Amino acid sequence: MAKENSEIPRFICGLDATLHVISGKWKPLILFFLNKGPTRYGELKRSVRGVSDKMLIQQLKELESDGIVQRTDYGEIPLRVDYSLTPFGASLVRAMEPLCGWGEEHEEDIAVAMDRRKTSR
Amino acid sequence: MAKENSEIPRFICGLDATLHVISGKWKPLILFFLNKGPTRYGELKRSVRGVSDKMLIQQLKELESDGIVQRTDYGEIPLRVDYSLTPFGASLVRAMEPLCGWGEEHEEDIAVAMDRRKTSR
DNA sequence: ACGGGTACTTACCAAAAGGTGCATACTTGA
DNA sequence: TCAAGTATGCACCTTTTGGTAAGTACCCGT
Repeated sequence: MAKENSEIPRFICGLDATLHVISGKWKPLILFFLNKGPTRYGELKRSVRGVSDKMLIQQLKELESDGIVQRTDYGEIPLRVDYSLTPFGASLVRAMEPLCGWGEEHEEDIAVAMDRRKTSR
Repeated sequence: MAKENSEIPRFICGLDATLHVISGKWKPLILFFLNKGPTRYGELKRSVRGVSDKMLIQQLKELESDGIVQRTDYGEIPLRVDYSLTPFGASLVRAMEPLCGWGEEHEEDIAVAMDRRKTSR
């Protein structure tokens, strides 16, 4: 339903709205790797270096709930579950692509900046 | 200096590198508003709804340290300080633009998804 | 009977991030 | 003398986010 006149907008801007979807230490990386195609849980965990089971599962659940990611359970033993992007999720990942490019292009500068942060503390 | 052969890469991918620069609840929004041109501190605080002085200053300092933002002190009383994007920062904000567009386009879906999250807790 | 594998759960804890409240510096005007 | 304005500092606190460790379900092979 449309917002009432006096209602505070729930997002500051479009960027704010997007950030609500992708906020979480691991979500952008999860999406980045899922962009390569449907992925087993274990394979995804190996790709997203450093993530714990607890957080991987939690953030996958949120992404699934948000309609960004789709979970496919093959009903086998041992368990085999694939995660993949929905079309909605794929559109989000396309919007994230320039960030990947920017990071690749400036990786050295960013590394230097991160070192500076450590030094100044 | 170049990474040694056995060194773990410090970023998982280009996206990871970028995220290190813009991580922080308020940074993306700070950058978004600075994209409109040099901005007084107080004006920036009013634009970024909800931020505290402590965090605004802290995240501006990090962005300045990272070479993303430039601080200009006019040496006047009352204090007048402008913050603006460096060329490096402007290139980052250009890479973020699709996220703004995506969020604007899907704002209703995102609002629904945020409500779903609340409900399921 | 037990261990293997995969995917996932849960209670508790730790760390990080963010916020509050009060303070500061400085000049000017009342 | 005090309050005003802007921008910023800081100690302490709260909240959020993330991690650890141990556990679960299920079938199969040893």
